[in-house]
Amino acid sequence: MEQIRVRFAPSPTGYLHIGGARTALFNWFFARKNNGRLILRIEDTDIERLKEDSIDQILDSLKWLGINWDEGPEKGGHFGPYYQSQRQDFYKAAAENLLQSGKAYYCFCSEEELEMERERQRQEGKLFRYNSKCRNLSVEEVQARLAQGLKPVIRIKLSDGRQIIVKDIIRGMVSFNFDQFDDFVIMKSNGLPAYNFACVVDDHAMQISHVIRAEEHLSNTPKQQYLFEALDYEIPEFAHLSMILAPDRSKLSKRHGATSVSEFRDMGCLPEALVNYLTLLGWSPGEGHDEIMTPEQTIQSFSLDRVSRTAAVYDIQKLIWLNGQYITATELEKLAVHALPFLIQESIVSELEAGQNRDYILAVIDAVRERVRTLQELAEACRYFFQDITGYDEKGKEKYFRQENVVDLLSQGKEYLAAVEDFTVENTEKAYRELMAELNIKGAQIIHPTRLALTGRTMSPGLFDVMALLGKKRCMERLEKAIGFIKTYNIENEKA
RNA sequence: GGCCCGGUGGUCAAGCGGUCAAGACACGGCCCUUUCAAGGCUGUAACACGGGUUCGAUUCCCGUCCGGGUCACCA
Repeated sequence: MEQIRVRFAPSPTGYLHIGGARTALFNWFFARKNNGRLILRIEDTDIERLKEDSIDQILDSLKWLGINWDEGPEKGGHFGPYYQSQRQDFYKAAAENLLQSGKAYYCFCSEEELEMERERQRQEGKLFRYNSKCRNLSVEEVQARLAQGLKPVIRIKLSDGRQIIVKDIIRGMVSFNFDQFDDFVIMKSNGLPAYNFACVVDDHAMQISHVIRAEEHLSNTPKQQYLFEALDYEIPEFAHLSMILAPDRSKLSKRHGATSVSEFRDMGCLPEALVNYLTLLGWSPGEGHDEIMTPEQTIQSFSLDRVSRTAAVYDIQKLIWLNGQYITATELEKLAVHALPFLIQESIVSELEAGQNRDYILAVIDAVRERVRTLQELAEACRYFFQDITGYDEKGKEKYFRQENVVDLLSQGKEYLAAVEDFTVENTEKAYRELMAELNIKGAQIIHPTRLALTGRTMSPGLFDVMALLGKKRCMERLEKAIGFIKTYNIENEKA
């Protein structure tokens, strides 16, 4: 096999799922690692289940994750079209070929007939298998029914008692016995190909060397392999990735919270973090390697034989932790690009401000980033740098605003700060330290109430970073406001 | 139910006949500290079960149990 060619073949019936994303990722890693090509093919042969903007959504998610394909939608390529709905000629030709050589046949059985047969077999306690009734229709009979306008399906003729051995890179040799299969449909009565058939025809036409896909397809593989043989195509290598399961080990679904790439994005995940997390779910860099990896690093060390065979339960906690790591480590400008939409959406900054007040925004983000784990949290942590404080943390009030001399403390703090000309981190800290020495108190005694006064919260970046960022004017105002608040607050408390 | 794949701490996951059975997340403790994070140190916690094979099995084989997948004119 000269050139490595892999494909990711989503069906546009919804958004991109994390399972699908991981499959796409592994294909991409494998292609890049081996100087191969990643083909994106859209499997849109089920007209009933198509969803309008699903393709765009999937493409967006893929792009957001940083996965770039070499051939496919928006890219083109020599093996197109890349939408199965536009590849009718390929399927027709292949089906015709099978019909000619007697390996496939027209079947006119109606849904109703099939249903009756299914019921009959069920009565006998058997599993339904098509009875191959139309296998031996004569040419005349076929012509006659076609002439009547009947729309047949085309079925592949399966040879009995055969055994097929699928060679899987991840699972080894897997053998299947054919008596469990029946003459399955390769062309539907609406003229469109059935999945297994379209897949084989396209994988061959697109010269796919390795089929890397989810484990749910393993049971389909013998059928496909049979078709490859019937069509006299070379059989590609297979690698079936284990599934990603929900925390209760059941199949992942909406009721398990976020499952689509776009949901993780909206939650405030950084694409690199999601990619890193998904990579670790089913693949490991091996002993002694850091788990935090850029896609480039993963590509360098990626190989299919380190892919796990065990189904993985996804654990959002680790993703969130990883995300926090990325938020602190990502280059500031780049982080801001991802964070800005959250600030805007939360009405913390306006779009206009986002453009004009860039340096300040960057400085604020830099100050809060270390203690947040999602971009949503980051936006929330930025709020009081842009908006007035509307209230004070409940527990904080009890703890810090009820100290007996707190009004005095804050007033003096305010005075000392008032004397600071250049309102920097160093100078504000110096002023406060002097006051502490003067009063002979511990830092915490004045720092906590000040923090609450300035931010409304009990947690924030270092207090003097907050001061410098807020600026003298706002610090003065907030301190004043807090002093006023505390007075009435304590009076009320005494009454109570 | 038939067939297929799988089963190492709560989760991810090293391991590939001989290890005190790594590491990460989560959890507990301690340190640091101006809160919260981060960071450092540290602790609790695992080879599903039963038979073999072997001097020796987490590792190889068989069975049981459990989980998942698949059995469509869905992909």
